[in-house]
Amino acid sequence: MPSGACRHRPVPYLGAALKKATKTEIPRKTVYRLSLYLRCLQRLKSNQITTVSSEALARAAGVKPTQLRKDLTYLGQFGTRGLGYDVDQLARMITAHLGTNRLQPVVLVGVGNLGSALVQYQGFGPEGFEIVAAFDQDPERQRGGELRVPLYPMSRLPEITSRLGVRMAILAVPAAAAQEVANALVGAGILGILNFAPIVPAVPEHVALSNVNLAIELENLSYFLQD
Amino acid sequence: MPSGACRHRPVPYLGAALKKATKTEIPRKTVYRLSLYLRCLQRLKSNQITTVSSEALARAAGVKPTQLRKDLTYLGQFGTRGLGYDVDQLARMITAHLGTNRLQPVVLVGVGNLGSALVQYQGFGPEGFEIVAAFDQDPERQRGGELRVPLYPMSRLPEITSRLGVRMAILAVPAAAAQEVANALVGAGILGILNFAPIVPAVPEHVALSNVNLAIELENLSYFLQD
DNA sequence: AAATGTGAAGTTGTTCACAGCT
DNA sequence: AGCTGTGAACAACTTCACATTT
Repeated sequence: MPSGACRHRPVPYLGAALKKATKTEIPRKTVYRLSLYLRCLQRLKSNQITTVSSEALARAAGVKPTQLRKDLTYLGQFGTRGLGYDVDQLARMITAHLGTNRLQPVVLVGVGNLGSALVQYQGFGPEGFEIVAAFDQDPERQRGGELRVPLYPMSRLPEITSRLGVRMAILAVPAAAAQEVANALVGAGILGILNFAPIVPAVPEHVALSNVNLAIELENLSYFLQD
Repeated sequence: MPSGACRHRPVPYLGAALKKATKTEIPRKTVYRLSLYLRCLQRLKSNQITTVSSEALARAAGVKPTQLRKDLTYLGQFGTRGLGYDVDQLARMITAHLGTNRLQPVVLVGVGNLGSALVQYQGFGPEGFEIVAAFDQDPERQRGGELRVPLYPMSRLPEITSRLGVRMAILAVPAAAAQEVANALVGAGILGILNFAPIVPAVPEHVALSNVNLAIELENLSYFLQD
């Protein structure tokens, strides 16, 4: 859900996605949860906890123990029966599979309220991502404080993303501009877009798209309230 | 997910959830997509378009036509074969089922960077939600501009939520405070929490929880980039 | 005893293929 | 002809039950 919500592009069923099927494809949802486990492991590590059971880790991540264990089998076997998992080893194993050792540079487009907050947000620095540049239609517009990163006009998008080797972008523009900006991102060679605009932009097959729509998250939540 | 993230609480399989099974339960994911369709319909309406085919609407929502049609069957039949759907009628039908006619009041806790941006964000006003109050540990802290809504200290949470009949909350505090604040929300009678903190707080069975985790969304996206 | 690992069973979600209106 | 509606087939995902290891 969001993450929410939010959701992914429709994927063809037994898609060409599995191309060569090298390392027994990890299910999509498992990949998502692995990130979650990793985050919990990091907290455990910083609390000097070295060993954890599937039950404890599952509770921290908000999933069931059997699901956690099933998820981990896609990476191999690291647990010690009767004991649990080595926190540090498991964290390294997940990191290796998710491929987030290398720090991924990200650009953000649309420096309004939400965009500014996202730039300021320290949440993903430690997780291997860094917003390295921001773009806006009107870079001169007055904003609250100092931005952490250089702010450029849209026209410089292709030049700068290619120079910095950026492959992912955060889209935080109003609905009316979203499709146009998405096109510009694709044109600049961006391969993954995290979209906060309240419409779903159309993008070509080869571009990954995740949508986070706050209104939909709330609406969805309200549906599941029990009266 | 939500894109966020984000995601939902683990639900027991053939759960007590279906209690009385009154109106042939709508699948969870369908509920989510209905919100999406609704948004697209509203755009069509504001463009004076009165009729739409499943194919066109599906493309706008980023899903496949068959899925859209299947989703709509849970609400009944409104299409005209050979023609398509009446935009206005379909929008009203979805709204009726999602139950977002009534304007839902929402509170926000944690008025930092992200929290301020969310309060300012106009995105969900038109969709039937309204942030009616904000809470923060330190309400005196200096913030960029004027907030749109009254800002209270945490201690007044129970009083104000019960007075305004608030059932949903947005949680935008740092990880370290998230569990404690979640407890306070539950104690104040909140039934649905949209969580932006980078940990998953534990909440009792009867409280609905949606998580939006920006770092996880990015990580997930990066996994699905093709190299 | 305490925990992991996993095949099999069960559940949910998606797509197909085509029947049925207009 | 064109488009919706839907049972049935298919695929993905989750949980169970229990064998297995420490």
